[in-house]
Amino acid sequence: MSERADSKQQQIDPFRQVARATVSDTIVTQIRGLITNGTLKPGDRLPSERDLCKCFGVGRTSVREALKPLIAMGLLEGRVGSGTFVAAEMGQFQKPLEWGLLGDLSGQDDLVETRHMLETNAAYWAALRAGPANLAAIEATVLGMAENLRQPDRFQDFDANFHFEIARATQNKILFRLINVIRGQIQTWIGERLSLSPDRTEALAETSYRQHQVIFTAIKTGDGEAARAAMDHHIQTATRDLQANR
Amino acid sequence: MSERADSKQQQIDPFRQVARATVSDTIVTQIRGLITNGTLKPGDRLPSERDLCKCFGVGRTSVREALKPLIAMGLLEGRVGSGTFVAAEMGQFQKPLEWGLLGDLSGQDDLVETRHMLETNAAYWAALRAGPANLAAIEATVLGMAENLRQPDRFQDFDANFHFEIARATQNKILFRLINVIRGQIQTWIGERLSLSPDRTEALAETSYRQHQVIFTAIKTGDGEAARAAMDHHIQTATRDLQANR
DNA sequence: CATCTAAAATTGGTCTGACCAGCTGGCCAA
DNA sequence: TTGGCCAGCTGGTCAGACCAATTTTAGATG
Repeated sequence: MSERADSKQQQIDPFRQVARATVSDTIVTQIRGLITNGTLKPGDRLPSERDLCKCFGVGRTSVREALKPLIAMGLLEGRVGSGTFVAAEMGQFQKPLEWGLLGDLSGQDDLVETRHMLETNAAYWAALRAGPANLAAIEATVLGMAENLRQPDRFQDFDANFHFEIARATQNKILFRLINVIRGQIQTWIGERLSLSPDRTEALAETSYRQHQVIFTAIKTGDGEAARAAMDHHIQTATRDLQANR
Repeated sequence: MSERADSKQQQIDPFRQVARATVSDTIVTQIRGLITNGTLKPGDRLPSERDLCKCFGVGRTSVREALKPLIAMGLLEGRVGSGTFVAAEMGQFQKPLEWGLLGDLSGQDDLVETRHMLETNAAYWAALRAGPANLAAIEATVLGMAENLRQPDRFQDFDANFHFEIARATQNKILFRLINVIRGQIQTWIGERLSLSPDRTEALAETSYRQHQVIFTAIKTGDGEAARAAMDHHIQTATRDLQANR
């Protein structure tokens, strides 16, 4: 920590050290700002690198070195021959979060445990804060599940959206993002497991649907603790089912 | 969501789409591997960019474009005239996590709420899983606090380490990283508040210290629920004190 | 010989210009 | 209308050069 302090130890004297922001970092900040403040919306195409050079008045190297991290962060997406595009909002920061949270991680025990913690709390907060729009969105996913009990793929989509909408209903952006990234990671795993035993899938869907209903009711009622308990039960069941398959 | 499905809609047919790995991405993966598998340890210096070019047999552009994201992720640190170094472990992925979790976020309500959730659960798991080494580390921070009740700076260091060690004791890497990044973000805020009213600081330290003791005792006893409750109380108190200052 | 200083070598950051491979869109022939 | 072709654009890569900060070396100084 000392060397860290040293590097931060800038001149406080009248002759303050100029914050030597590198050119590319400056551009990163600018573009990132344009994205977060909505000037650039998901799907939008950025000017070509060569045009950006003229805009910013810098070399192409700097532009490219600015785009690279943004691409790595999942904010942008480069397509050869076509251009650079703003990534879908859902994917933004997904990659760095995955890197940061999962990085080298091998097992999914931590993942399951963290998910459990996040989702139960999310259910709690959603029950306390969900607005009419949130409730409608959640209910829609529940209905969607009911109509697709025999179509695992579609059912799973609605299942995922159910948790997605609950996370959104918490009105807590951090929680929202966390749940999404962790769920995204678990999703692939779920897909694998389910495809292994398609016969059991229907029974699982039945159970899952009923549990989702309970959760939704609790949230609609505004009963935080009930929602938390219902979600707890649901996640535990789901996890057990999945782990039983391995 | 539809456009997302479209973009993902890759050929499942026998004519699967080739994953065109770019040169720089390959290098990113390699270097990242060297870091995570321990070949490159924090503080280590990488070969100069020009040397890496020869090693990988690619142009300097590619090397630099590979290093850029790693630097942005906080895995590496570039120092002009000196070289590129592997960042301290604590800082790794810190930046992308901050970006991803906090990004544009303005207020800290979400932050406080998320922290509360994470820390209470961390206390719970720590109580169930802390090994002798963990307990010793936690106890050391408690003792450190006791000896520095009048030195806010040092006290705060031990305070931070207390929570740090608890997070580590959960044995859950994801939880560990999450707590660190969120705490790091809150830390600056804590610093500001405390410096505003140095007079009250001592009284706060007194209270804080006692609460930490209670938490530690619960963890040592292995009483998860007690640890959770104690942490809950502590965080709520601390948050209230801080918010009262604004 | 120890010490301070100035030059030389090294390093990351930036610029330029060039080439490649993939995509786009329009044109033309079948 | 269909299919193929070609020109032009785009991101990806490379090479060589220069800059500014830093480290190292060599020299001058005491």
